[in-house]
Amino acid sequence: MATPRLDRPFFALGAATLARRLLGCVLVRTVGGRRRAGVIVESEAYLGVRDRASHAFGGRRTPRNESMYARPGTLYVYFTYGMHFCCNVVCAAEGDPQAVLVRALAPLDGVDAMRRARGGRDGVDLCSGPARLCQALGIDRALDGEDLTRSDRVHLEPPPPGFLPGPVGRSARIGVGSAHEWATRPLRWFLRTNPHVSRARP
DNA sequence: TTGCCGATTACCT
DNA sequence: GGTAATCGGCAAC
Repeated sequence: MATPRLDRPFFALGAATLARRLLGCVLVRTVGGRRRAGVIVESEAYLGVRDRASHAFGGRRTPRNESMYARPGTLYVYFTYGMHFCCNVVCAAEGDPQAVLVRALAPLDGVDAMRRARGGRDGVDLCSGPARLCQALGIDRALDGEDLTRSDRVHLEPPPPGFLPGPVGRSARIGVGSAHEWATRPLRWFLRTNPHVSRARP
């Protein structure tokens, strides 16, 4: 029986809708035949050309953010602060650069490998933050542009059977700066009772 | 070509 | 709570 995975139509949604629907889904990275996976417990929507906080604001298109313009279901990985990677799920329609930032995971499979990748850190320090989860899963520039619906290196799966998400919280996005109205819009979603969410609920 | 600062994290006081 | 680490994109000179 084939591994279930989220397919193209699932990703052909606006970023706000997809950000909410990705909560509880499982991000899976396969490294050397071994599976590392975690349940998405926190996400943020970036609405594309009209969103001042988006890398694609105003239609900006460069080699860095080219993946945002690809088909829905593409992985967009960017490098920031000179040392960190963050990963996004591209959505909406091809050419409309909307994406969902994956901000935190509850570790599920391959925890030992994640611990090693994170320099021995464990528990809530393993995957609670966009750069932390990329380090734990081994996601970097080499996976930018990967097709999540076909890749044998990274994909997404529906929530595990029996998974109980609990109440969903919403807030402003984190780290986007406060100079404009887009900074205060509630485009972050998280599972309220999950300890792996990246910071205290505002 | 220079300079500023970022969708962050870890470590210090 | 404050800030250094460390690179690349982009606006301004």
